[in-house]
Amino acid sequence: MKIGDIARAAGVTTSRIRFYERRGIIAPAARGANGYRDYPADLIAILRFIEQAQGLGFSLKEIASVEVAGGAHPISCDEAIRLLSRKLDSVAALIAEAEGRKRRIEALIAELRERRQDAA
Amino acid sequence: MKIGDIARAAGVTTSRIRFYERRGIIAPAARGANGYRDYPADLIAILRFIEQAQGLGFSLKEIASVEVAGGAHPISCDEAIRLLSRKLDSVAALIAEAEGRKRRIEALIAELRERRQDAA
DNA sequence: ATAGGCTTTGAACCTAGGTTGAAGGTCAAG
DNA sequence: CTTGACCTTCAACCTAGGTTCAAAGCCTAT
Repeated sequence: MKIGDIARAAGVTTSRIRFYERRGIIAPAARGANGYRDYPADLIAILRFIEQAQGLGFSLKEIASVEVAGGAHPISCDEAIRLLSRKLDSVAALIAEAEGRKRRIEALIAELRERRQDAA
Repeated sequence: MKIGDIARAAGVTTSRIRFYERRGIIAPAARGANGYRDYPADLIAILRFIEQAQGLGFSLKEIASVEVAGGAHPISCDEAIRLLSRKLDSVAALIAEAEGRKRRIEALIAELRERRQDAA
């Protein structure tokens, strides 16, 4: 499949696919006689996987390391659980931090409301 | 006060102060005969305010707009409440999104654990 | 044969919030 | 008068994840 076909099928831009290839997130494509990239249809699923992983909070660097590991031998179930657990921790930390901010903002608003009451 | 004095007092780098000036987050400094920046001590409090606001999740752009408004007439209590409320909403949205990610990750982990059980 | 739609490459641009470095001017102490 | 600690400017660099552009080549239909 040509890059445009893959892009349409996966719902991503062609420039993004080339970008992924440059960055080593996906394997370099085979080339036709005219120099055009020629991708296996499997790439569509891989691109969807990347989007999913991004949606869970994985960076392209993290995704790339899994993909590279997948090149030699696919990632084990245990390994996947380990990666997901670590990400779970970092997401939990993010939530905790955001909740701290939320509480501080709420406290400030309450304080300002009171001050407004005092002035009235 | 010279830029280094301000920087030490506020706990920021001098390059950061110059950067803020370039970006219009703080007012351009008066200059001494030698060309050195000469800041009023008030800047220390302003720099601390900026750090606080950043800690609450405000971007420099947002902070700048408040500061600019503060140049003409200081921000009103009502206005502050309005800005904080909007930020509260966006922080709440961030938390909701992160919690969604957290749940999806947890679901995936559970699924993988089960699959591992089946294999055993 | 030519128009339009695809592809190629490389390089520059974008946001955010700075940091780092080079090349030079200034000031106070010893 | 020299050393060291300041200060000045401008410009480039950094992460992250791409997008956009320019100049060129290729392919298919009319």
